[in-house]
Order: sequence, then C-alpha cells, then structure tokens
Amino acid sequence: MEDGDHKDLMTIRQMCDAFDVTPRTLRFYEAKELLFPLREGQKRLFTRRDRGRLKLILRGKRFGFSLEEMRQLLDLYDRGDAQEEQLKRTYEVARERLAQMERQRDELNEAIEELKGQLEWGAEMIASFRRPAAE
Amino acid sequence: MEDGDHKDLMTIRQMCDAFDVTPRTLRFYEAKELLFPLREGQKRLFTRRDRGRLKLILRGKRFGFSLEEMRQLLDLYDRGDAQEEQLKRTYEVARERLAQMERQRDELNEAIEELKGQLEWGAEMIASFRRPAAE
DNA sequence: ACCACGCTTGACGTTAACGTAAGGGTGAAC
DNA sequence: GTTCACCCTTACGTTAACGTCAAGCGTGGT
Repeated sequence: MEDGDHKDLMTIRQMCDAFDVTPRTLRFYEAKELLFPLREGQKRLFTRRDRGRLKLILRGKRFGFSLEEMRQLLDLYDRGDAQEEQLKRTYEVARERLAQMERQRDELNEAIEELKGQLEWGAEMIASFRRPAAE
Repeated sequence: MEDGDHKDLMTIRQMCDAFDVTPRTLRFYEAKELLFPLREGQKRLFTRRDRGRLKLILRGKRFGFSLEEMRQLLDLYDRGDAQEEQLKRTYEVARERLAQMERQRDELNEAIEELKGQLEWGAEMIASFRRPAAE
C-alpha cells in the first residue's frame, strides 16, 4: 500500500479487463470527450464516474446509438441539473431511436420473408436437378 | 428514330430513372465488375442483362448483402452452367445470410425491449417531476 | 546498470459505397 | 457559333470507430 490513495480509481488495463475493450478504445473515447480520466503523472486513472459513463456508452452501442449521440445524451444527463426539460429531451431522443429500431426490425423482417421465398424457389431448382427432365 | 438500333439498350440516365440510382452508382458498379455495359463511342449502353443484374444487386442490398457478396453470387449465377453444385453454393450462401439476418433481428428485438424498459424508467422520472416531493 | 513492461502520444491505415469537383468531349438546338 | 444538355474519366473526399505501428518515458526488479 505504498501508492497513495486509489479509492475507486482504475488503470487503463483494469478498465479494459473489466469492460472488455482495448486501450485504444478508452483513449479514443477520452479524445471524443466521452470519458474524463484523471492523471497521475501521465497515466490515466479512471474514476467511478468514468465507469458509469462507459457502461452507458456500451449499452448505447448495443442500442445502435453512435458515439456522438451518446456524448450528447451523457452531456445532458451530466449537467446535474437533470431538470425536467433535459430529461424530456433525452427521453425524446431515445424514443426516436426506438422508433428507428422498430422500423429497421420491420424492414429486416420483410427482407427475411422475401429471402425465404427466394430460398424456396432455389430449393425447387435444386430438387429439379435430382429428377432431370422428369415431368 | 435516326439512331441505329437501340433494341433493349438504355443510356445511363434512363437506367438511373428506372432504378432510382445515380450515374456514379452505375459507373461504380461497372468498375467493381457488377455490370458490363456496352459502349457506343464512349457512352455506356446498358443491356437487358445489366438490368437483370442490377435488379438482383439492389434486391441483394435490401437483404444486406455487400456488393462483393453480390458479385460472387452473380458470377456463379452467371456461369450459365447453373450446375447443381453452383446453385447449391448460392443457396448455402443465401441461407447463411438468412441466419445472420435472423440473429440480427433477434438482437435488435432484445435491444428494443431493453430500451423500452429504460424508457419506462425515464417516464417515471419525468412524472416524478410533476408531483415534486409529494410522497 | 540495465532490462522488461506498461503506459504514453502521434499519426497514418482500414472499410464500404459512393459523393463531388475538375476538366473535357459531342451533338443538337437556337 | 455558341449555348445547352449529357456524357466521359480521374481522382480526392467522406464517415465511424477504432487498428496498428513507431518511438519514447518511467520504474520495479535483478
């Protein structure tokens, strides 16, 4: 315990192991102002807040949010003055995103159905090879 | 009708209007060897075959196939020797793609459900602002 | 003294599918 | 004869989210 205090601070590697991301990713997120690690000399030390944000970022990615969108949302979320207006905007953005995702899912389903149709056709073609010219 | 024969040949603009794509797109597809328009002087003239291929390409895009994947599929389809083997390979590729799409759809659905949950939470938060400190 | 390790910054590379601008030709219409 | 309206080629630009070096600093251990 000869290092000063670490209370809740994590090195870049600990973060990588904890969240399954590369160092490059964390540095990239810092450059994009999504994370704000402290410095001990030149080394980054990630705070509990950073971990919270990163968790939200990664979740957002699963939702299909871009990093830029996440930055904006976090900035709102972050103003501390989680005033009704801010919260409502965040809510609206999320709802729009949800609508997008549902549209995307529906399109995907259409494409799936269409492709299934094609596959049946292909299967028939293949089958017709098995009984050549046998009508 | 003073131009020679056009039987089934279309200029780039006619193609663009017919398929709702830009000239750049058609030239790009030619460069990628997805289309093979004839030339009259320097001008491109798209054949019926090109139209058939383009139709398949655009459909493939809706399915989420990359241009490279479509090129490979078209090349197989194209060998004329639509032998069983070739057809089966095309079929397999399409089936794999279908599986991918279904996985993608399922993930999307998960994300949608999760996001819906978050939204409910957000809605409660917003509601709590409307009745401040009124427990 | 010296090595290995981990961390740092900086900067170019990657991928897909085109967009966009620059520079130039051709034929028809006015 | 010149202005349109299209067509062409060449080639650099775009976007996202990092990957991949390269080169250097600091330090704990032998």
